Formats: sequence, C-alpha cells, structure tokens
Amino acid sequence: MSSQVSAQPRQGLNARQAETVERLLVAGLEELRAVGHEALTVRTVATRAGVSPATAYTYLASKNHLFAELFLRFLAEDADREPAGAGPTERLQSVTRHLTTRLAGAPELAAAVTPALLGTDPDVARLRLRIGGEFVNRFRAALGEGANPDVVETVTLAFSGALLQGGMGLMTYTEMGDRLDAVVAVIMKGND
Amino acid sequence: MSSQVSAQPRQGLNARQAETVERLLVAGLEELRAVGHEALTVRTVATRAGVSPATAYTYLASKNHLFAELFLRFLAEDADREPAGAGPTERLQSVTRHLTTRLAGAPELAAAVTPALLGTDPDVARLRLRIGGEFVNRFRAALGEGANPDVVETVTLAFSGALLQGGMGLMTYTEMGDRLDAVVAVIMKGND
DNA sequence: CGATTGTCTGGACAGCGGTCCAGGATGTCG
DNA sequence: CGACATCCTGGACCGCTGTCCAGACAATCG
Repeated sequence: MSSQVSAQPRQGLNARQAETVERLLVAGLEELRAVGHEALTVRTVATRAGVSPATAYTYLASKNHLFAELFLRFLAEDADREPAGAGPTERLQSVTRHLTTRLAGAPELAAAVTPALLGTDPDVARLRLRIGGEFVNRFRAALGEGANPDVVETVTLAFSGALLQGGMGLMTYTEMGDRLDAVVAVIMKGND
Repeated sequence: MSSQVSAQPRQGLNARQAETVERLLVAGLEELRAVGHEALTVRTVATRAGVSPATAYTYLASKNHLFAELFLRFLAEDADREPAGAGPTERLQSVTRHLTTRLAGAPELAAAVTPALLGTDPDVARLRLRIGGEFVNRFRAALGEGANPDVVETVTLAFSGALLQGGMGLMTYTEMGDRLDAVVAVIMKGND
C-alpha cells in the first residue's frame, strides 16, 4: 500500500470557484519559478492569474498558504508510486532518491515550502499535517508492515533536517540524494 | 575538546556601540519572551532598549538577524560543556538531552530561530554557518576522535529535523528530549 | 425575460519591514 | 574652551501584507 494525498485542494467549491483556485495555483507556481519565493507576492500572482487581489485573498489566506498548497499538490502527483528495491534499506533509498530528484526539478518550490510550513496560519497548520503525514506514509510503506516506529521517526527527522538544510542553501537538492543514501545506510545498519 | 563559540557578537565596535548592541539584544530577548517571535517588531525592541528604530536598524539588519544573534549567544553560554557518558551513544544522548532541556527553557527563542535561519540576509547567512557548525562540533565531540562522518551527518540532520518539527509545533521541546534518545539509539545501533 | 444568488472587482485602509538623511547629542582631543 | 568626529534621533518614505466593503458582473431559476 502507498500513500493517499488527494490532488483536489478544496471541498465545497463550485465549478467557477474551483476554476479560479486552479488559475491561482497555476499562476502561483509560474510566478514562483519565475521570481523565487521571496519576490513573489500574492498580488503579482493574482495579476498573473487575471484575478483581483481581493479575490486571491479569498482563496489564499497567505503567501505561506499558497506555498503549502502547491507543495501538497506536488506530492500528490506522486502519491501512487511504490517504493522499489530488494530490502528495506534499498526501498527507503529509492523513496528518498525519488523525492530529492523531483525536488531538484523544482528547487524554488522546495525552498519556499520550508519557511512557509513554519507559519502559524490555521490553513498552513492543516496542510502541514497532511504533508508531514505523507512523508511518514512513504517511509512506512518502504519499511513494510512491522516497521519499527523509532526507525520511521529517525528517517523522518533526518529527511526533515535535510529539507531544512536545503532550504538554507547548505546543500543542493541533488547533493541531498547522495547524502541521504549514506544517512539511510547509517540508520538501517543494525535495524533491518 | 569542545566547541568554540565566542559570546561577543561583533568586532570593531567601540564601548558605546557595544553597549547599544547589548541593550538591543537584551531587549530583544525580553520582547521575544514577552510577545513571541511573530508579534515582535524591531521597532518595539528599539523602544524597549530605549533607542530609536533607526539606531536599531544600524546594528540589526533584520528581525531574523536579531533572532540568529540571540540564538548564537544562547549556544555560546554552553560552549564549554563536555559531553558525559560511558559510550558514544550515551554521550550523544547527553548532548541532545542537554540541548533540548535548555531549549525547553526558551521555547520562544527556539521557535523564532528556525524560520529566521531560512532567511537570505547575508548577516543571517554568516550566523547560520556558525550555528550549524556549533551543532556539528558538539556531536563530533560526543562521538570522539575517529567519528564516522556519515554518523555525524545523520545525527545532525535528525537534530535539525527535530528543531524543524519543534518550530512547527508538532512536538514540544520537552518531548524532543525523549524522542531524540530513541533516535540516537536507532542511529548508533550498529555504528558504535 | 426579470429577479435573485453569489462571485468578483476596485480601492481604501492600517500595520510592518527596511532604508535614508539632515541635524541634534555626546564625547574627545588640542 | 572650541572644534571635530562619531553616534544617535526623528521622521519621511516605499513596498508588502492582509482586511474590508460597496457595488459591478455573471449565472441560474421561475
């Protein structure tokens, strides 16, 4: 079994609203790739989406909320992937490798989401839990049924730490793949 | 050997300037404890320090810079502590336990520094490296001379991840102590 | 077709972040 | 004591954030 992150960002929206949200999210991602997360403002996203700022704010509580939403969608694109590999170590490595490879393809998003998730908006808080849960799910899926919870937590923390360091610019998301291979090996040594 | 973080925040300041900086940092910590890192503004810190906002900004490049500076000082208070314990695992646990205990005593500072270090100000970048280096030093000191670099990195990443989760409010800094004991045990199993 | 429902718009608003500068205060020399 | 260097001040400034509201607009239903 794998994880389950729905791609639909909201419930209870009619077609027109869903369309508006969609346009905002697409514009948000474009704007993010174009100018980076520091220069991006909700108003420029609104403009790019062809929507007034007031409208943007009715669907996006904040810049952080936008980033969290985009990242969750990013994860959802993957939700069905099954970890591959002979043993638990290899399977874990396939998960981290896959994630870092994808992150390397969207570094602005990765850089944006880490600070965003530290926000205190309630909307961010909700998404944060889903995002964190998604990581845990993937690691648990890689480790199999009787996974030691302490091992899952260790891997999760190490991965979070790597994201943090990536967000700080201390390593690229490409390097992260290699380093996490070593880290997973260290963790699994004696725990497989 | 242990780590070396100097408590002096700046060089090239005369007595008067040093005094001003000191007042700002003290006021910053008070303000942080009083209202939390979200409500704190550089202007309120300046007021509390009995200094004009313009002056505050000549010594503090940004709010993030203030938090990073305060956190570095917080670490410096400890810089001379030697890890205690029979083996490497116990010594590592004594380090994480000690850090989390101290963080639990200053949760607002801990919550403030994580997002702050993700900033891009050059002043923050400098301090970030020193702070990161300080963690690594402590873990290396706990592990002893011939420490496996991969193990050091794994512990560092896991600890960073724990800080991140603490910053998100997913666990308290008190819980962190217990969880990191388990995490260190997992990592060291097979690596001691 | 007209009326109702609900979305979107334009624009104003207050507060914060960070920068800048002319001039006032302070301290230190000759 | 006077002159000079240095630090600090007050206040203006711009852009961003997030909120609010009255009214324009579109879609749907009777």
